[in-house]
Amino acid sequence: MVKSGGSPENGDERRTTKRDPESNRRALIMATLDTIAEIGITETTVSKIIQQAGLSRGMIHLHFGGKTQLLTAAAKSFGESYYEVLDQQIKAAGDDPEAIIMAVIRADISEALMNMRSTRIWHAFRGAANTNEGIAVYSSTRDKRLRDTIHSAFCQIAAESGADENSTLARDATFGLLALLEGMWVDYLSYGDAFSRETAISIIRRLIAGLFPGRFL
Amino acid sequence: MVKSGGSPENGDERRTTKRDPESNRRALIMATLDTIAEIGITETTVSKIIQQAGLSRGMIHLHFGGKTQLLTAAAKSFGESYYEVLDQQIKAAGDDPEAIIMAVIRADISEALMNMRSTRIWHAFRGAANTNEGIAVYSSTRDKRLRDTIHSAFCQIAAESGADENSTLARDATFGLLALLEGMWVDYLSYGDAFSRETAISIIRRLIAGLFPGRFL
DNA sequence: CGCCCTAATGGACGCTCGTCCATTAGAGAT
DNA sequence: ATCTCTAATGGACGAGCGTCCATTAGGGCG
Repeated sequence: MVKSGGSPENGDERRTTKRDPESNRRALIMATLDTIAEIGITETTVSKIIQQAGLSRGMIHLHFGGKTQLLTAAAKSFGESYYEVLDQQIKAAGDDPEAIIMAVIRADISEALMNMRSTRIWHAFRGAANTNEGIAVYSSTRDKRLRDTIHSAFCQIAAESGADENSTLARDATFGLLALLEGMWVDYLSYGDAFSRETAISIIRRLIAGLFPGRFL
Repeated sequence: MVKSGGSPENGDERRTTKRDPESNRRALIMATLDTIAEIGITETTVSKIIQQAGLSRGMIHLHFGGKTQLLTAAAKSFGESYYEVLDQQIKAAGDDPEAIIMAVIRADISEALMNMRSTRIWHAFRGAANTNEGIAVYSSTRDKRLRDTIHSAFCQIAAESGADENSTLARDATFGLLALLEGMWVDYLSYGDAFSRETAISIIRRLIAGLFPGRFL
């Protein structure tokens, strides 16, 4: 085995030599997600993961205690990555509620979040969530936090529009939008190349627009 | 092992004695689906399936040639069962396009089709479809046929409403509705008891109504 | 009643799974 | 240079996997 860098290093990331538990931990998680995306969670074995990571067999037990805990950690990491991108896009959208909703839609449909790797991993975890308690916790990707963000944005729009029954309108818009986004992920997974992001966004926008006359046009 | 019935039998279902390949085939498929629903596809092994079916080990190889082909047959059977119920409800709806659309929605959200067993199995197959070619063929439950049925109904409604750009309207309604239904299945799987069928139907109806002024009210 | 075809059985097989641990090796402290 | 602590290694292990086949048993027919 050859050392790669070796210099005293410039300052921040000084881990090019060998010993690096943290980096190996991350490498194992990434290898797990890559393997799941490639061959499915059923075929994802310890041997395949360590082969993908280029690390040794005992590493999984050393860093995670076992395969189950590694899968849980991978599910957690996957969920966090999703929210990292989404939160960034929401923040960039500013305060306008309509802009926030559109930012969520565009981000969720974007290549960065909705791609073959992600949709395969997401479906694999969803399927496994019935059995694996640890995965279940982290696999509700679009969870309460996103639901709240969307709901409060719709509440604001509903109030501005001066609707009577604000609560039902905002609630329906929230559930409807989340269901539409979930459905689009399934569509993407099923049809891949034939799936058009622009069409998907325009369909979602059109359906939401139907609830708020004069908005989302 | 004790024979159950034993009488010369009245006529139709005369298979209570012992030898009955067809019934065993079906029993294996049902046991496979039940096992997947109960413990997930990852944990579904030959041993678990034959235990669930109360049959002998060699049966799977005898009737299907192997576990993979059994899973494929189970996926096929699952898809057929879905369509059996759906087609029946569509037929009962008559010729009115709006009634057909509502029948599809109500059927898809009904206990008969959307229940814990079905949603778990469906997600398990979806996750496995990446790897298993055989499953992939049958796992697109809401496939071309349903898409066409819905599309032609929406086309008719759009024409009656005298919309200009009929093609885009019907297309958007079709994709939107299918995405909404997919999304509701995911919602049901995630929230189970807290999921309200009535609310789901009313949300879908409301969103679709937004596309067709004066309809779906 | 015996014949014979085939459904049905369940144990044995080779293999791969996840886990674990005795050992090796890296790097900071002395 | 040596010590020491811990990250890292990879082979060994028993358990459980899916497959297969020699054997048993059911039931229609001559």
